[in-house]
Amino acid sequence: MSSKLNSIEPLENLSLVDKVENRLKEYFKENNLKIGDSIPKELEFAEALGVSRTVVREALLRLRTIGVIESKKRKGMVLTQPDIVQNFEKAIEYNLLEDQTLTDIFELRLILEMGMVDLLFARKTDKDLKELEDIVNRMEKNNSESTIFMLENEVAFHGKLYSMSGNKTLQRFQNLLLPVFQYVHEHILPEAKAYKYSKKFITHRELLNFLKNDDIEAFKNGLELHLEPHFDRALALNKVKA
Amino acid sequence: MSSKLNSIEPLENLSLVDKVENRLKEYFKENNLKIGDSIPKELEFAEALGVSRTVVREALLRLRTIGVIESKKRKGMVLTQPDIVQNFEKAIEYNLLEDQTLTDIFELRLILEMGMVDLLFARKTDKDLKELEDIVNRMEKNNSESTIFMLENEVAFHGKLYSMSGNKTLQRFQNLLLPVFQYVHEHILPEAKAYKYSKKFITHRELLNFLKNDDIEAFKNGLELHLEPHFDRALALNKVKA
DNA sequence: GTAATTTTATATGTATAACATAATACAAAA
DNA sequence: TTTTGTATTATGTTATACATATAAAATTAC
Repeated sequence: MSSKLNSIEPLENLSLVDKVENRLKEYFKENNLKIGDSIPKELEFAEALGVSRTVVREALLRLRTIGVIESKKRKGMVLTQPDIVQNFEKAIEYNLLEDQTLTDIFELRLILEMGMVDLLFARKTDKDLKELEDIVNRMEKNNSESTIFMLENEVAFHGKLYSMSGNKTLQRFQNLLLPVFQYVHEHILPEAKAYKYSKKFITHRELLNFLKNDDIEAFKNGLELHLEPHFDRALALNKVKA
Repeated sequence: MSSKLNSIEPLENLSLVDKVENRLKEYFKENNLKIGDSIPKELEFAEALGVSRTVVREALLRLRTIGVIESKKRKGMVLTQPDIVQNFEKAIEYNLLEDQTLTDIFELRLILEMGMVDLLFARKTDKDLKELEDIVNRMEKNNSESTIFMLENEVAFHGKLYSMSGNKTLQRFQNLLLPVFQYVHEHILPEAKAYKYSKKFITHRELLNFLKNDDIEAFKNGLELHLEPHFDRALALNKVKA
């Protein structure tokens, strides 16, 4: 390669659809459009931008895919609140994530659970505690039942914790992460047969009691012990790779 | 409304593109396609499915938008690893999220930071600590400088914590959440002038020392105090609404 | 015979035109 | 007034043609 090519940059290689998409984004900003506002029709955009309807349509289709607009026949297109979690979900659905990303998500769920405790304690209500107690009661009753029931209750317990945190986005996020968590648990991480707890296994009942007694420190420590085998497996994988 | 309409259900109202998209998803599953595999061309799908190329193209465009496939002229389309965080990002870019979702995201960042501590301590290296120390030194030096520098260093410090956790997805996720966090901090949450710490303000230097001394309990408590004003504001908003 | 170059074939990208479909508004009928 | 029919309209779908980039084959240069 000849010299003196430092100052030269590759000219942008955007498709027409790319350009139109950017232009649309600008348009939204310039006009300060909000949720519920409707936008010009495909043909009007096409004319104004001097491109074919096809291109405008493809650009708009992208926006529809990420949930920024919705279209209805005869009515036209309307700005909508994008569902950030849904996009996440769609990408995951296709089973194309690398193992590293999957284990990252596995850890992410553990992180969320450990991190939400402060919100949980700030927002829990008596009603919540009552419902959580019902779940724990069921769990103890079904103790000797099939593992399917156990898993179901496990999910119910931890899911309830998330819902108690009062953060809808967190809750949806964790719902999404859950299947990935299960998958990684069963297929990717090294087997954890007869895990030996470093101190003592903390039961769901005990966690519940910490919540009822408003003992946040005990709860945090208890949750950490409760999740210890998961953390341990995630970190073990880390060592194998190193 | 007349009676006896209980047992009747609305028949599915999927567009052709919807159907084709579902069919494509099946196709990927059936053939157990993996990242890097190429798929038939638009016209072949169109013929096989008995629809126009346009419809197939729109369905494929959706997949491209969520990052499941990539297309190249002459070569065709190839399955790719979708970037789950990028989709998140795109949705956020359009500034169409409701206040509730934004504050949820604000909290989410606090949750992540509190929750990642275990990973942080499990994976931190001496090199990391050295780099973090450099950041803290700079912060103390620039203490009286403009708030812009302060913010920059603040971001650098906490960003470094995330990178030390060794979870790339978490890291990218937090990078994405950061601007939202800033925005909510400045525009949505009630003002926190001269916040009064319940106990004692924990400096970045102190957090660093806890890390160096491998004192996880002190770090957790310290971080909680360090983030206290943020938590407080998030929860204050909660009370206003109630 | 290998490397550099040109040509060719091809799948996606874009344009145009026409018709189908569903939702809305409005008129007509009951 | 309520229901039913009808016209309108913006998106949904089809068909066809051409543009463009590029991988692969063919050619030339050495």
